[in-house]
Amino acid sequence: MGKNLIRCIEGTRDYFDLDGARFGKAMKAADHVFTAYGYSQIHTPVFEATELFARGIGEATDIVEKEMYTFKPGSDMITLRPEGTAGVIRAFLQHSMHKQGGLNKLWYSGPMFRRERPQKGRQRQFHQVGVEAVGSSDPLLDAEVIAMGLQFYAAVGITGIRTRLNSIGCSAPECRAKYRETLREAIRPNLDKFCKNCQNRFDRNVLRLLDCKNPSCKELAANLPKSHEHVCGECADHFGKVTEALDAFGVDYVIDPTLVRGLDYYTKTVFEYTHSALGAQDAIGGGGRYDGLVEELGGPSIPAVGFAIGVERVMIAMETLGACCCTAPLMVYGIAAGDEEHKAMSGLLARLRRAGVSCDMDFEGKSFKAQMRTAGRRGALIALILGSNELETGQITVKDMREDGGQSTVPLSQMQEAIEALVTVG
RNA sequence: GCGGGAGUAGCUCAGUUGGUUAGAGCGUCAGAUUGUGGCUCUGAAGGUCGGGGAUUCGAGUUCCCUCUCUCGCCCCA
Repeated sequence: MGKNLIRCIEGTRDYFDLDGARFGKAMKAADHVFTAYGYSQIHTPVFEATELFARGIGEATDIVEKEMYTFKPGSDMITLRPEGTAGVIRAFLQHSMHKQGGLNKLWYSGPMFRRERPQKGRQRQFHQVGVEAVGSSDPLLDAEVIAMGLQFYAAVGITGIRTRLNSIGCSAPECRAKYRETLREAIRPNLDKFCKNCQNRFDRNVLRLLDCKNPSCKELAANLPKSHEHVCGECADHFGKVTEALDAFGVDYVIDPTLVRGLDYYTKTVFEYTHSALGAQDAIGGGGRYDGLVEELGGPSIPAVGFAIGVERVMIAMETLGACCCTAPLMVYGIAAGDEEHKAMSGLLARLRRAGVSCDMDFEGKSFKAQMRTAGRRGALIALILGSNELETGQITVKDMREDGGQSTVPLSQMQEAIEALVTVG
């Protein structure tokens, strides 16, 4: 450590052992759950034209203003994706997916990059699994997406997720724009009572005053007009249908008028999943409807809903809940008494592996005893012992490594049966 | 970008008011009868005390700088 070793970049991490297993479990759960809802997988590039994010996420957002990794290797401006939705929609349009059929359900996973100060649950390279359902404005779809996210958390063993829900309206003049005005009017008399930050945001982005974490601002915000009660008739109707569907699904949620979210593209439904294990950043996933994004990126007007889940935050919750998985156990460890046996053993293991039995052996020239010890430490269910006795008579010793297991020496032709007998019984 | 805390063996940490060859537990490796693990015992390896500079006869210990980690602010996953 004292040497001039090269370390990973600030805010990035290596995952191995239990972390590797947790990460893998999250990926498997995503595949399993999202597939069950009819989503297919999409992988888009990690970098895209800078303009895509500027237009998609919004020029005035923190992400675009100060958190993007942007490069100019040649004449093009490219940036490492800070979120997944923009890239998916870009791909959707580039391949004219909307012309091939109605609703497209896509899910993705992969690294995202944001140049923020690292802290608990926040890194500069982090991972998300996310879904985008493009091509329907059905409120039932919003509800399905929300329920699916909860099913994902359940699949990785996370309990205690809190779902917050709100509607922030649409781009119609009598909807969000009008709500903004009523909000400003309600705030104006008391503006000096809000924190500095909020006063600055009053003109630029009033909605942000709603989710300020400053306690006194929070108190003031509680009495302000609520967005889901001031959106236009269509949005109000949509929101009502979403909550109705969630109730029918038996989904537990809270309507939170202060839920705003930081990306510009959201319309109507917004939601966030939070968990108490996470510390200051308690959002473990979030999403909403974005009916204007496809058009904003140069396509036709196509509605969509989606969410993104932070894999690292999922891993933190898994760890604190003890929902972690153990690494898969090794079934067989091969122990060889000498050079000839060592060679023969590698052939035997190759056969077993083709039959789907996980096995390993020593490659460091360890003593017989040390090989036994390794077999025990590795948690192998069975030790296969091959010494000169066995080699001469064409046999193999199969030893049950569990507490009071025995061992038996059988002809090589019966090795597999002997192993299977122990594994299936156990 | 701005604050608080921390950096001593692979891991978790001790290290007294600055004083000889920097310690423990766990882990690793090797032994304890010839080919049998887990328990026990014995031994070994492994640290320019994050890096650089300053003060001092002498610094893991004091001071400054820097890097990184960590927790917050901001914002988000």
